[in-house]
Amino acid sequence: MRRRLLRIYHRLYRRLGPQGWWPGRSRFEVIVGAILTQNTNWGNVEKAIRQLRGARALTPSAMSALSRHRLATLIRPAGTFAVKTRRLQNFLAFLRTRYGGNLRRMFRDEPARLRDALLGVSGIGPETADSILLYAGNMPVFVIDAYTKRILVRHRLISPEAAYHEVQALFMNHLPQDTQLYNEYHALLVAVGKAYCRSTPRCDTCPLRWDLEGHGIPLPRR
DNA sequence: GACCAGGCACATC
DNA sequence: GATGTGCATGGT
Repeated sequence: MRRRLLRIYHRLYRRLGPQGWWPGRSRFEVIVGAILTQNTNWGNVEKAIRQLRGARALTPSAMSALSRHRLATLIRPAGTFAVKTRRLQNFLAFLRTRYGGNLRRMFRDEPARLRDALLGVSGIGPETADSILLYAGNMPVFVIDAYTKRILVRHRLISPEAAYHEVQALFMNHLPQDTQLYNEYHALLVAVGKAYCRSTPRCDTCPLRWDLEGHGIPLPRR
């Protein structure tokens, strides 16, 4: 499995090159982006982030000083803005009470402890928590998203019913604990998903060259 | 005008 | 515990 996962990775990397994730100028901006991108096109998130930057609101203290209405107005282009305003403020309150508002202190915490803590924040689920750990905290945690899962299902590496932690374990149990590898691998999977996985069941131009009829690996038995 | 996007919480059964 | 639904904008 390790060889297979690494082969997929190298194939993607050769074809698509380094993805430069996460596109953000600071750790806080990465965290904000991780919350804003929930079920949302990245282009819309960029608009919201630009507005936040224009308002000089891209630090925990500056954002904390904004009224709910003001914050909502700034992030509006990212969609579901009422929900996301609450989620951002939930995170800020969490950062303040648990780590004195200090991101450096937060990331000094153990990855597993921090993950549990983040999952306790309303609005931060597994993918958002892991994105924060990996892309803002440089911690070796593999992020699973809809593209990743879809691609693995197509390759018959997991069953369609596999839970988040099972998909994550597939990567983390078979690959070295390497932050840079996890960073690039997930970004490449999203890139290939966006570019090649629209709606067709097979895609001959895909760098992965999957073939549902051909060389599929049997689904794991449940 | 439908459909989708780098999810998540909550209601209901 | 599984399944369904609201959230809301902007691009295709």
